[in-house]
Amino acid sequence: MAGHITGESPIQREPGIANLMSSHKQVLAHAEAQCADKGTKLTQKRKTVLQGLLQTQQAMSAYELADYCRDELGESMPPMSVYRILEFLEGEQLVHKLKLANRFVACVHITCDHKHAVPQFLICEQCHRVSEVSIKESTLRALRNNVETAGFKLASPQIELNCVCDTCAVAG
Amino acid sequence: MAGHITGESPIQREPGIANLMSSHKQVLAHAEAQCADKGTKLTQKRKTVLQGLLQTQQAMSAYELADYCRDELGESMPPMSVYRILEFLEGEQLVHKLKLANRFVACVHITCDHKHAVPQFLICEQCHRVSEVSIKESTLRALRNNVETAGFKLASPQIELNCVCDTCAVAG
DNA sequence: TACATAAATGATATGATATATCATATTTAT
DNA sequence: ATAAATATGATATATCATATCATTTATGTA
Ligand SMILES: [Zn+2]
Ligand SMILES: [Zn+2]
Ligand SMILES: [Zn+2]
Ligand SMILES: [Zn+2]
Repeated sequence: MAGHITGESPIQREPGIANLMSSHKQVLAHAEAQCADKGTKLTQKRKTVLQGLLQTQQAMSAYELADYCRDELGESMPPMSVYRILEFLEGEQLVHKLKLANRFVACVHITCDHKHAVPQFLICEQCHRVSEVSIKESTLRALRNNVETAGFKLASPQIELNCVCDTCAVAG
Repeated sequence: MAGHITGESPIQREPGIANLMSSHKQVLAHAEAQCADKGTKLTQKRKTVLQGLLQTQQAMSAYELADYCRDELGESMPPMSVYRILEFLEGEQLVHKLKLANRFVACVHITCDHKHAVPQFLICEQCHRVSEVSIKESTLRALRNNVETAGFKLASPQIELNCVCDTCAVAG
């Protein structure tokens, strides 16, 4: 197998690649500082994995990320290490796991100061582009109501929605 | 391995087991008639798989269902057949696939006449009990708004929420 | 520095969910 | 009776994930 990334979900590179790169540097620096504050360490490997997610701008599987880090970022990266590292990054809220897609994305709020709100993820079924938005309080409350009426409690208020992004909608 | 069903998610049997069985018969009959109307066939195997989902009252993986059909319903059932049959049953809206849990449930509306509404699934992380409820139009509209503002379109308005059921909440 | 300890990473095995493909059996139509 | 379509069986393989033990690297203390 040539790689885990198929023709159907190409890794997108936006035009202003140089700008993106430097913006990623800032995000990584912020993430590193954030870890230092908490007494954890954003090691080289961890930084590379996060960088992979930032650069691809897509929801990536652990195996896809392993390939990407090796092939594009020149850092040997066994899949099992990627899983461990993603677990760490999730704990630091630098990365989110999308259960609907069995994939991972970089948090869009890394450089923000505000507390992380309840995230809502819009996942393009076709290209795995992801938009991380915040649920309106009123909407969340309505959902919570539904849930408790049915005799359940929300375990994780993270909501993930199967979508098609506008680009893919136009193309397909 | 002894089976796919672990101690943590035992198959629940409610007290009025005889009543449930007869009610399942009715559901199966209704499902069969519904298929006949559409020119499809609810074969013996398909009926058995659906029966398994009705009896266990839980979200089941294809492999768990294969075991259950063989061990409890006396119908040899290779996992690959289960996948095919589940795909058929999904198409008939007799079964829903929960992507969040990688499991399948029987639709609760099989005996209803009304058109199937947008389903919302509350999934107990601990015991896999599932409640299929309907989203309020206003809530759905609010979500849709969020989605389209972000440049996405809802591909499937099915919403699945990670929950804990009251029984497990009390126990745990 | 030298050593002990803890943290991070590497490597291997295995489990769990899912798809693809071809063979066989059953049903339906002619 | 035969052909075609449908349903099922069987095998291989892809994909996502966890468990475990070995090795390396970083950190703290004598
Ligand atoms: Zn985030
Ligand atoms: Zn897309
Ligand atoms: Zn339903
Ligand atoms: Zn429960």
